[in-house]
Amino acid sequence: MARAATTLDVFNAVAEPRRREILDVLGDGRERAVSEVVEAVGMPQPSVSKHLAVLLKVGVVTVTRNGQMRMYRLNGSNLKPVHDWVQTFERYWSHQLDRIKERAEQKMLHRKP
Amino acid sequence: MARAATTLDVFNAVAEPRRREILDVLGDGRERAVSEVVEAVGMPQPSVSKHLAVLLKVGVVTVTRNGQMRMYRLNGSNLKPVHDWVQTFERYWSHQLDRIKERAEQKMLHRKP
DNA sequence: TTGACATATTCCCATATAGGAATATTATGG
DNA sequence: CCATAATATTCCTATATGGGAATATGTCAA
Repeated sequence: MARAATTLDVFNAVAEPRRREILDVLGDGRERAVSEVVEAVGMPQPSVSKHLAVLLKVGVVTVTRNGQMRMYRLNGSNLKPVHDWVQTFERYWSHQLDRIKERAEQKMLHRKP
Repeated sequence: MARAATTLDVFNAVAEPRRREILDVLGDGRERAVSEVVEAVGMPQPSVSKHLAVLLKVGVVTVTRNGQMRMYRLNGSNLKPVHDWVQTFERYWSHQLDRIKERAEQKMLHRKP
């Protein structure tokens, strides 16, 4: 089988650096016309439209028509699965923060039921 | 151009569900032989070896030889870039947690310098 | 050395891009 | 209705898979 489609889930969608760049532009939560995104990221308009289409399919952005413009807005909550998954490994880089919590987890793991 | 290589960066590497599954198995930080991973995820051995090779290339796991076995261990800190990026959007799903922090950020954004 | 076990690698193939260029679609103003 | 602006879509191509099967490599034990 070939590689999975980028429109399959959020993980694949945000694996593209350009799409993360677009999401960063929309990161403030304000809606933007495609032309504004094009201006911000410096990519060809068709590319931006295609990337936005992918992001739309996985639900990370929403669209609204406004005249001849289409306003895209970040739907950040759909990035939560990525956050939740990677959060599982947080103890590997935040050693100084939550020692207590980690030790509690270790205690649970090593417990004999 | 074609799609970027999965070995290019961590984002691409973890876009594969099977590889995330493998990382989940290694999530407790203990080293495992390939055969143990195979046993845990129920995938063919060659597939596991290939996926581990990808994870190794992007530095998310490390290997140690132990006799005829190769012990793989999670190197979780290399997942931090993913965490850091997605963390940017945290306010979109943790509305109930850090209202104060968010309001402070909004205040900074709307400030006239 | 030989056999058995643990892993990695190679081959082959169907598939899904992502980029560039050109074009189609849709809406607005006059 | 027509020209223009804003977006989306289509075509084409080079490329990188990921899975399955088969095989190679490496290591230990007797």
